Order: sequence, then C-alpha cells, then structure tokens
Amino acid sequence: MKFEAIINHINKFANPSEEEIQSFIDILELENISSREYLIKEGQYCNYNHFIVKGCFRSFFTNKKGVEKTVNFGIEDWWLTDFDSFMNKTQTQLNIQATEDAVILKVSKSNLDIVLQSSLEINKYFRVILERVRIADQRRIQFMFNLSGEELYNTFYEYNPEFVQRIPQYMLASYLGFTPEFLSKIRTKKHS
Amino acid sequence: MKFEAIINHINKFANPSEEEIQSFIDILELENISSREYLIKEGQYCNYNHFIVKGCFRSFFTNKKGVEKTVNFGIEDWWLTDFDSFMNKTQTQLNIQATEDAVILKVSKSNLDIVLQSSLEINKYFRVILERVRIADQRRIQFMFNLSGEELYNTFYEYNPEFVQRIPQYMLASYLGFTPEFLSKIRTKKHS
DNA sequence: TATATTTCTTAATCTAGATTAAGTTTTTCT
DNA sequence: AGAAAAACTTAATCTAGATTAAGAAATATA
Repeated sequence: MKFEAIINHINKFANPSEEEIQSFIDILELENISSREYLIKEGQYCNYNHFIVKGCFRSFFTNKKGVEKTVNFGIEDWWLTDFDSFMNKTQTQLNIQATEDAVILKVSKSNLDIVLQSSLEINKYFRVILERVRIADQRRIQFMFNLSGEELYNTFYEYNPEFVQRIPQYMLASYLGFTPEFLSKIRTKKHS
Repeated sequence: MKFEAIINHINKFANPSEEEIQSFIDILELENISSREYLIKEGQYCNYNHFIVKGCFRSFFTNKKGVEKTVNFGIEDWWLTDFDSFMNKTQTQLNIQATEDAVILKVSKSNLDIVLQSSLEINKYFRVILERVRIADQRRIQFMFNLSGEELYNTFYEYNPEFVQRIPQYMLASYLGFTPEFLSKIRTKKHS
C-alpha cells in the first residue's frame, strides 16, 4: 500500500513501535505531482517536508543574471525541502520542481513537531538521515574543491550512470557547477 | 564548571531532564589541545565527536598536488568530526587541527550510541543541530555556485569580521576555494 | 505529420583565477 | 635580541571554463 516505501525507509534507520509508526503515518499526506509542476516556488513559505515515493525533483534558484542554478536532486526515498524556510519560517529562495511525474508524501512542520515531541525513534530516524545528508554534503563540497569540471562529470557518471539518463543534461551541468556548453564539450571528448 | 558550555548549548535546542543531561555528561571526556596539534589525522579511524569549549580548529585534506584544502572551521559551541569516518567506521581522509590552544569535550561513538538509544531529548538535540548544519552547508553550496571569489570574500568578511582576524589568510583562501595569492589581490583592491 | 518548443552541439573569443617565482613582513623559538 | 620559519604580497604569464551566437536534434503539442 501507499505507505510501504516510507515505512521500509524508517525501519532501515530506526526501530519504532507500531504506535510510533502509526502516529507518523497519520500526519502524512499523499500527493500526485505532474512533470514540471512545482512543490514550492521562490518567495513562498515552505511549510512541508516531502518524501519522494516515486519520481524525480530538482531544487534550483535563479541568480542575478537570470540563470537557473540546480542546488539538489531528489529521487525515490529522499526527503526534499528548503530546510532554511521550513525551520526558520523564512521565505524560500528555492524552487522545487518535478522533472517527471511523481508521487510524494508530505508532512507539515507543525504536525511533525508534535510527533517529534513524543517519539524517540522518529527523532532518531531524522537524526540518522541528517547525518547521512551531512556526509553527502561534505563529500560534495570536497569534490567541488578538488575536481575539475571534467573529473566532476566523470565521477558523477561513475556513481550514478542511470541517473544521467534520467535528467536533461543542462540540469546536470548546472548541478555540477558549469555551463551546458562545457558539459557538451566534455561529453564529446569522453565518447570519441 | 567544565560542562557549563555544553549544558547551555543542549538546553538551547532541547529540553532534557536532569537524568538525561547527567547520562550525557557522564560520557564526555575533557581534553586540552595545543595550537597546531591534531584531533585526527588522515588515515585514522575517527571514533570521536568533539565539542569545542574554547579555541578554533580547521579540518582539511591534502589533494593530489599536495595542496591543503580547508573544508571546515570550528569554534566555540561547534561539534567537529569526520561524520563519514565516525558513522561508517571508515578511514578518514581529513585532518582536524587546532589553529590556537583549545579545550574540547569528546565523546566516543559507542558511548554516544548508548545514550541515544534511550534519550529522546539528546536525539532531538543532535537532530536540531544537524538541521542547522544542513542549512549552513546548503547556503555554502549556493554561495560557491553563485558568487565570484571577490564576492565570496566580501560576504564572508561581512558575516564574520572577527573571525577573519582569528585565522591565517591562507586558510581562509583555501576555505573559500581559491589561492592565497588571489585573496591577497582581493584585499589590496578592497583596502585601497 | 507538421510545427513549435525545448534541448544539445560546435566553434570562436574572452576572463577569473591559477601558477610560478621572488621578495617582504610577521611570528615563533632559542 | 637574533635566527629561522611561517605567512603575506606583487607581478608576469597561463588555462579552465564562461560567453556569445548560430545551427542541429530531439520532444512535445496540435
């Protein structure tokens, strides 16, 4: 059923009782999102955290020159939100957009806070996830520092071959921190 | 006394009982670190997380060309470790070094896990801290994408004027992602 | 199945920041 | 206080990747 993915995910990182699972499930809202639809848009208040059951999203902002910069991707079993807006109730600078038809489970900050007030294991679940996100962020920062554009692409391709097929190249270029033209140059080089 | 800083910090983000605080305090080890001493070195297993009571640290790795790249700084009231090594029991690629005489409280993974097994509020404390770290990491990634070297320096200076005095410029340059020579150029421009 | 829109490629030119190298200033240690 | 080490500056040259522009493929829509 519809909560299978999230329950499996929770059980992978914590050991909640039936009641703890139930209290969490009760506050989730299922939603279908079409390709290119937005979960949140720049300027809004991001009151939800979103668990991706199916599909792919990107978060991006538009810089001074009007160029879209992809900050993150999210696929199945990832949580996606703008934490700054979600936690601090500030206006978000990010857009989160579906890159394909998707299904999500969303949870509001206020409901989540209530559950986190009384459930040790749900706290643990989010703590562990955040630890893993921290590791990923640190690794990404290290890569950005250490690798040339070409090495970044090759490394990304090596670890996520199927994902490269799943998204437009210009989004990947933006995520890796360079222009689509330069990515095109790299790919020509690689495949010849 | 010696646990004042950490207790205040915990109470800022969670609401632990006396017993929860005590169970956590019991597993902390106080340590004095001299300037330039290492908390961990590349190749070691990083079994501790470190809370900085006093002083300043930098974490860095050495790239293929032998150049040191500063990944993070930590000052009073920050936790510092290599999460990848700490969580996954892998060899760390990072060095964590004191940039001035320091006092830390360290906690081993195994002891921390025991406390986290039974204390909701200590789980919450670390979850909330990690949420804040996530926000900082995301902001940093956005800055790295969006700002020129000069803008990066000016922004950093604006938000951390006192900190710029506290560390050698070449570490800051490395943290911001460019060379000390380029930072020198920027500063000449700024102050003339 | 044709047309419009989006995405990708190629190539010429340009620029932010790297590299190298030498000299200067500051800090540390005895 | 003096020597050695560490940190910072300046300037010339070089390069990875940006920018601009125009055309070609691929996808979506009618």
